[in-house]
Amino acid sequence: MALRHAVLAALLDEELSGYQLTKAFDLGVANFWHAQPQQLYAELTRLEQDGLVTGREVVQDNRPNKRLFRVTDAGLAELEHFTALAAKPSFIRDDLLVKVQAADHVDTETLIARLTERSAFAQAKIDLFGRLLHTMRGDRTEEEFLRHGERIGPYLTCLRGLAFEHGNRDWCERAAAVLRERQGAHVRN
Amino acid sequence: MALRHAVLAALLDEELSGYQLTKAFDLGVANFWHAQPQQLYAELTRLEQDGLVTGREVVQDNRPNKRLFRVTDAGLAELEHFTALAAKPSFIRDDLLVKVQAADHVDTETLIARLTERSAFAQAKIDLFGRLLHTMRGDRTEEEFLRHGERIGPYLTCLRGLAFEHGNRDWCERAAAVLRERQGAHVRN
DNA sequence: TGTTACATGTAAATCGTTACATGATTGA
DNA sequence: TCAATCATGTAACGATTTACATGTAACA
Repeated sequence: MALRHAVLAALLDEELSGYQLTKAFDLGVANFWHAQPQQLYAELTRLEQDGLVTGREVVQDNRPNKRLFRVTDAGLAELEHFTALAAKPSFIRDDLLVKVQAADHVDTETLIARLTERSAFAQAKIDLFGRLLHTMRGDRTEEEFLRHGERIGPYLTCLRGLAFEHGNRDWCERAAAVLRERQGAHVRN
Repeated sequence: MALRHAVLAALLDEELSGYQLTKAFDLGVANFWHAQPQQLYAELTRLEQDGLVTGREVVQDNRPNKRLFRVTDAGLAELEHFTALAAKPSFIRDDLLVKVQAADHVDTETLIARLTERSAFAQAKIDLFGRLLHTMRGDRTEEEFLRHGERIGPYLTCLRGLAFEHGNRDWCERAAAVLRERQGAHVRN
């Protein structure tokens, strides 16, 4: 049950509503956890029942009212406890890799199309993460920020997300290139 | 429902029993999908019911009898169809990243311990994947193998797994180094 | 004699995705 | 007026994990 800890970790920096959390989980938080809005609303309810977060109603004029949540001391203690446990290894589960595993048995054109799509997706995330990192460190260099910054957790996780997407993009390009070359060679023979 | 396609892809090269599949999903196949033995046995049963694989009983003297499965033509067509669909983006869901996200709020020593554990785990997989790749390409160079090898799908997915674990190891080392340096600076102040 | 590997499952619980549902406001 | 954004859910289904269950044979 790590979704609850992901939510707690995401709420450490600021009070957020369920809706804002879903936005966060679409952007930066997606570097370390991914979840649907429905999961987040449900988890917030449970976390509040368990006293790990507290919500306060914020009345708004123009927009629907919302509830902002922040982590309680009990929530912080729960995170501390969670950190002390051995982390489970993180496994890859990727549709695209399944398709590439079958590369020699399925249509090459189709596979190259999938790789190209994924590569573009990865590039978009690379750009996004680059901007996020820049926002976090301001005009400091990365070294300087990591040495003396006040809040480096989100920066470090974003670095992992960036490296992951670099890995995705580079691998997609390489695999597509290999398939294209083999296709060419086959046609010429 | 991509587990079924992962199983089909894993069975492309050789007839395997459920037990052998669980071993494969512990090793190479874990580069593109991860699953528990219970899932695999259940999925094999469903796949056979749906006619996508066929099993044959192999009577053994010393060991319990086993059933070896291979992909049928219908199974191959299903894989082809699956490949034509847009691949879902693959998201990270990682305990360890949740812990690092909370870095500035939890105990640093503990976090460094988790990062060190993960780094060692990643290194072990790097070694394993290096050996697997070498086995697949034999005495050919990688370039040569990828150009003319007869079965490159598993090689390409293993390359992705290798890059992923390199990313894991390098990031863990970096994050641990950053935390250690900040800890040292704090103690001296 | 005890542990590991071989071999295959069932059942319960938890987690995650997809579909459905509602309603206001802002901006094009 | 139509789409997008804000705001929050319920219900059904599918996927995954964990616990329980069984038995033989090889090896140290």
